Amino acid sequence: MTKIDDVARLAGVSPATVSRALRGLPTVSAATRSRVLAAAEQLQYAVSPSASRLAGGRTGTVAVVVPRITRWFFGVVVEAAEDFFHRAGYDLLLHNLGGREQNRQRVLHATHLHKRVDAIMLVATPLRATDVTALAALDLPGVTISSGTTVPGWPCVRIDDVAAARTATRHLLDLGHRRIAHISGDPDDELAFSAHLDRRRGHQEALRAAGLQPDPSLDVESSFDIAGGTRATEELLRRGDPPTAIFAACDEMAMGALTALRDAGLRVPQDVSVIGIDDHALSGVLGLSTIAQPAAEQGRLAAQLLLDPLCGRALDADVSKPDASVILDTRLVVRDSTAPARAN
Amino acid sequence: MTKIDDVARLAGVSPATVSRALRGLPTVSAATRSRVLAAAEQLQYAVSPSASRLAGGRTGTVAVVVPRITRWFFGVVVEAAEDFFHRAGYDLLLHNLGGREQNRQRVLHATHLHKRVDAIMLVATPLRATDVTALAALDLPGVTISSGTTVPGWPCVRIDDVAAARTATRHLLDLGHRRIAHISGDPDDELAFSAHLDRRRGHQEALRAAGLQPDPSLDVESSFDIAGGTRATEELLRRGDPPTAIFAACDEMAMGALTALRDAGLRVPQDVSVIGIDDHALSGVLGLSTIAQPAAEQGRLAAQLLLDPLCGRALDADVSKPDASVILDTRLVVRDSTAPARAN
DNA sequence: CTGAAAGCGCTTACAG
DNA sequence: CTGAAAGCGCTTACAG
Repeated sequence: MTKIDDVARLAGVSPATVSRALRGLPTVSAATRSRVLAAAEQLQYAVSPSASRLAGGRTGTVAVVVPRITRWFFGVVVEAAEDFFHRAGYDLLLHNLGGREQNRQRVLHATHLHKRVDAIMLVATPLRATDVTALAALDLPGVTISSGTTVPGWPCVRIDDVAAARTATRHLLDLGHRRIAHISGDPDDELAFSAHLDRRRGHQEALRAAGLQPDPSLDVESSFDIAGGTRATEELLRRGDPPTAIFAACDEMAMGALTALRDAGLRVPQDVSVIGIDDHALSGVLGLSTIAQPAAEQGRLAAQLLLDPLCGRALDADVSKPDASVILDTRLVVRDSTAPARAN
Repeated sequence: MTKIDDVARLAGVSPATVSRALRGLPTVSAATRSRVLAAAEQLQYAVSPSASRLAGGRTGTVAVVVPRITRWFFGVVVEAAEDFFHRAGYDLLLHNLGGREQNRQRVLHATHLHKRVDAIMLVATPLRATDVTALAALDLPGVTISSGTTVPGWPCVRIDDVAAARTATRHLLDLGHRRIAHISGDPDDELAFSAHLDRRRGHQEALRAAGLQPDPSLDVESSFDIAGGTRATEELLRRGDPPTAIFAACDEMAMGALTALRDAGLRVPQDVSVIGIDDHALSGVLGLSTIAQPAAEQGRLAAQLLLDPLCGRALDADVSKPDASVILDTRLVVRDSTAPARAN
């Protein structure tokens, strides 16, 4: 394969100058630059990433860690971030935890990401105190999305989960519901992220603000996906005296709830109202009411917060402080799965 | 940061021996190996990937190219492949084309992947003759999933799209339908993959086998996703004399069709039957009849076909020939979206 | 604006 | 089984 010396020879300059010209450094005369570019083109030269990284200390790569790429939110976040990274010339190293705690530990292990990437994006990845220490010791720029625990020096992009949940439950209360169930992720799951707890908190705050006591028998935990929503709802129905409304912690759980209710012969929204959080791509198809959150915007913004400093660009004043959380807006979307409680 | 010489000094051996011991080469005595391992552990040593790659010529990385990570099939394939790669010690470099032809060209450009990865996995990525030449010139192992064009020396994992489509349309015919529409991806889209055409072909074969002529007015092309399914169905209804059944080229398009039909006041399956291909995670929730294809299995198997030779493992006899297509089974799943045609 | 030299931190023949 | 030496292909001060 052709290397930098070949290009240097053909262009009649030193390898150092080829290196500078190809990277667009300003300290190269226009004439020299064009000769180098022509030579590189003619020889089909491509820099060796390994050699460049070893000599330069930059990898041009960002690690992205997500719990499950197959879940709506994470897919959208990764797509938006990937687009931003590639435009900026960065490669994306994907780490999908696949719901396995052991993968989380492997990825976050001090030595794994070291020297392998220039920056880290952690999406909804729970962090213990030791993880935070290890990440800080890596001394790499990073950003978190939807993270409960923050890493010193890393910005965090998120929504206000407590407020989003409050809005969801308040919508059901406004429709006259009083027996409102909540189904959500299993907090004993080591990969459970903070949104679970925040959303439950928002739900309970809304109940209390309406003068209601949260009823433990109306609060069921399961896995944070479609199947989990189905199981949680089945459990709810098994307990007798079913709720007139269900607030699911995410749209995928809400969709599972729809299945369970249908299989139980209950109609939505006539018998039971259902609302989720997300505005999943299929929520419209299903007529699911929800609290919409901007997933792509979170991915794009986090990528920008991560890369702008690396590329020497100035950040917007409001988001320029690392450690600063950027909180994006959510909005209630009412479709056909929520309706007034029947007077009985 | 600690480097290999530090470990060598502490263990009282040469750097070469440290390198061998850490990589588990057999030519190291047990005593030496354990001393090296202990020293490395004590110093928290991690090999520098860039240096190792430059000296050794291996990157330990696989490039995965998908059209859109947010679509069900690609998310599942990537998750399954990622799991296999990481277990084998390989990193995954993700390239999401995001529906942009320009991204496809950038990724496939001869120099882009060169020296950056040890192997390539192309998922449903259309290849022109020049691309195939460029990929072959890279001289890297590769594998394709759901690809119409094959790369010499690369195995391909797929389903029989023609047969899958035939089964879908035959199911509708068996229910007594005669006016069966087909909605599918836009073949003019430069990122359209071969499955579009194969599925249309299977559909038309089934019609002809039943003595019917494919009716162009019942064949609408749009984007290969939910929104495309909606638009295609709206167009279909606009043409008047609506079909009694719709075969969508994928479940996401079928879901879009469900929305359009509902918005038009048509009931599924009483007025119109709908079937897709995939068995998307939400098809069960929607009661969508479909032809199920094993997405995770395709990702896992392709990853294995790619890595086994690299890891020096022997392959199963039946799949050991590169260039060989491995064709996985599909199966008809009847739910609530298909019903007998009304006698009128 | 450009070049000569050193160095990035490993692995690989080669020799023993 | 182990070591000394060379080399992987760049980039970075440094000097001019």
